[in-house]
Amino acid sequence: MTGRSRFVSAADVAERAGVSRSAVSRAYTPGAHVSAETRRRIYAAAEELGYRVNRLARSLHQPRSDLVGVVGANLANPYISAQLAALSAALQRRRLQCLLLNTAGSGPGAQEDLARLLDYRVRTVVLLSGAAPDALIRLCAQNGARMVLINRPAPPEGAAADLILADSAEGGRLAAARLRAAGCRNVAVVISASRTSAKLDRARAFAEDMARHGVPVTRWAKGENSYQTGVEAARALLARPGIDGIFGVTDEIALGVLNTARAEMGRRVPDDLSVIGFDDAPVSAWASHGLTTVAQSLEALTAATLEAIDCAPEAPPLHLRLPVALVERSSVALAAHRHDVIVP
Amino acid sequence: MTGRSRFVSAADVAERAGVSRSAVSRAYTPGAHVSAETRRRIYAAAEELGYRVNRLARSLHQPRSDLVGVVGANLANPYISAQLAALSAALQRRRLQCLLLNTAGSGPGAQEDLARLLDYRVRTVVLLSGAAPDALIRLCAQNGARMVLINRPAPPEGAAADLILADSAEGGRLAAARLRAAGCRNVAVVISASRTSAKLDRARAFAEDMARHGVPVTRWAKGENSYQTGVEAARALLARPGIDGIFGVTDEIALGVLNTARAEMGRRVPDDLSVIGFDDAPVSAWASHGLTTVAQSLEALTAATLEAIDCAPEAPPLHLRLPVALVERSSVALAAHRHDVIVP
DNA sequence: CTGTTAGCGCATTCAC
DNA sequence: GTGAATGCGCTAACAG
Repeated sequence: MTGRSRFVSAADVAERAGVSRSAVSRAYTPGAHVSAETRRRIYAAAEELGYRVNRLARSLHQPRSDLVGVVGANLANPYISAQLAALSAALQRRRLQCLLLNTAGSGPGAQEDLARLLDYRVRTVVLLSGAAPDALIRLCAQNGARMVLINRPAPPEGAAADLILADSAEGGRLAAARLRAAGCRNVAVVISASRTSAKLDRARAFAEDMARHGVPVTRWAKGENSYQTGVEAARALLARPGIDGIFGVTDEIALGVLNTARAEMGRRVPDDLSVIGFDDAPVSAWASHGLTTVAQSLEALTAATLEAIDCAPEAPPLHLRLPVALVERSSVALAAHRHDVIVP
Repeated sequence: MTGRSRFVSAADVAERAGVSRSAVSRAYTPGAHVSAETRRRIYAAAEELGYRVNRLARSLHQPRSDLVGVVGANLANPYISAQLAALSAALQRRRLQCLLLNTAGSGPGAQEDLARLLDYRVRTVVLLSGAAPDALIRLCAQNGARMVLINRPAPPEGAAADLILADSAEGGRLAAARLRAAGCRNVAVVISASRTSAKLDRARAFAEDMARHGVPVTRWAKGENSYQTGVEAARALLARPGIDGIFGVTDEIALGVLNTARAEMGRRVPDDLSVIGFDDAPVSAWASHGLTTVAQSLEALTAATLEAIDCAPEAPPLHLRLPVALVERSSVALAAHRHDVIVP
């Protein structure tokens, strides 16, 4: 069709419509002036040829692109996938494009893969999983891209990145208080092995709060952030009697615990064991689970992310702390009755 | 830093390293020859400045880009998210970038949003949800991009698109046979309202096979492809006794049915009611569900998609039919005993 | 092996 | 309002 290239270009359209290339360019530039007749002929020619403005070429002129890099690892995780669904839909509404990077597929070269996002001149890099090495944050700054960290640990120091954090400490305390109210006297917290991120904060706040009230806490920290980790934790922790409450730092983990406790370890939940999670993933509300959990609002998270994305490149970093709330369902005992404890 | 632009360019690096721009370009081009010393100085300068090759500009020269457009609507759906996770990881391994489009966020302008993917000169458009209007398929062809349809209806005719289909008919028959083996004599199939896609084929094959064996089938086709649709179907279908087997054309739907049957409608599954799904989403294997289902292999699906992506633009369209297999779990009764039926 | 030149597709001056 | 010329950042074909 075009002769010289696979793609149809503005020159092709110009020739077809009998106008100059500049006219074509103007016809697709919002602020430009073209006569109605010229525009009509250009659009007609474009339609026939299947012409589309090449945004790759266009972006060479613009100070920043419409590309937003989104980085995740556990894309099949119920909460992460809900996050991604909400974020990508919101980006779509703003006419921003989402360049998705799944670091689970990148092996040891993850750092390099992350950097490669910048090759596409993304205006922002949003991190849903993993950590942000300061080298990468510096790279972003040098290339005029903002970096948004969602429930990630704060960067080393001085490194400028937007921070969006659900209130992990408050969430950990809420979970602890709720289990105590249920009369639990010997609890466990299940974390994955990941040493980064908000998950540690949730666990720490939980443990501290329990310690302050004299309740012993067993820590289980192996595996990745997955359902399977919850399964294995439950098998180990419930092998013998004792534990009467478990906090999974993630709904997915907590659901692994919950299901294994019931199906394999012969526990009645919440009668013998109370289980509580963190996230409020859609699946936690299903009748098969009824997981009591600490909710972080997806809407608030998405709105905050968009706010960060809208920031000018040189604007000072944003630090947003999002509130959390306890969602009561049926995986935690209603009140203390098995131990004759007075709820504070 | 650079003076003229936000981004650091090859010219900046060249100046800093005391070489020409071409040398910089060559240092980053796989097949090119640069002396070790020159390369070292260039890399050093690039490191200091935070230089990265601008792939947007680079792609102006290349016949096709490294961008693959991936289109989905229900990104939070358990199976779709698993699909996306597998696909994006695989793309990552191939050094291909994933441009994600969530059509759920685009409202009525979905068609235009889809077309906008081509503005980025994606080499391939992969459709996970929704339909492919022939106008769009034509547009792809005109722009040298292939279109890959996964479990989508075949395009009108002559329109060239790669088709990757799990064997819906076989799956529907497997589900029917399994329910009959369980002794079901009055069954229902739950479809969403979507008139497109493989879901209809699954339901049709199921219904035909049942009809052939004289088993009446109730059709329930409202709502979208979601858990909630399964919930509402179960409420309606199980309001009075009669139905003893339900086929959900999607695991998510089937799980809505399963959970509602148990928790709200007082049915014991599989004793009073057998439930079977389609997909084999990870969550279906959880102990809380134990959903018997028709599995389409994620690995096979991903491999097939990559095969299509690897095709040259002018290669003839691919038509791949992927086998399905029944995965036995605990949501379907073991054998016919309630009705004294001989299993064929 | 290196630097110079041209051109990718586009937006944006500048004349007319 | 329109067309010709320039430059965005890069690669490739050219000469040295």
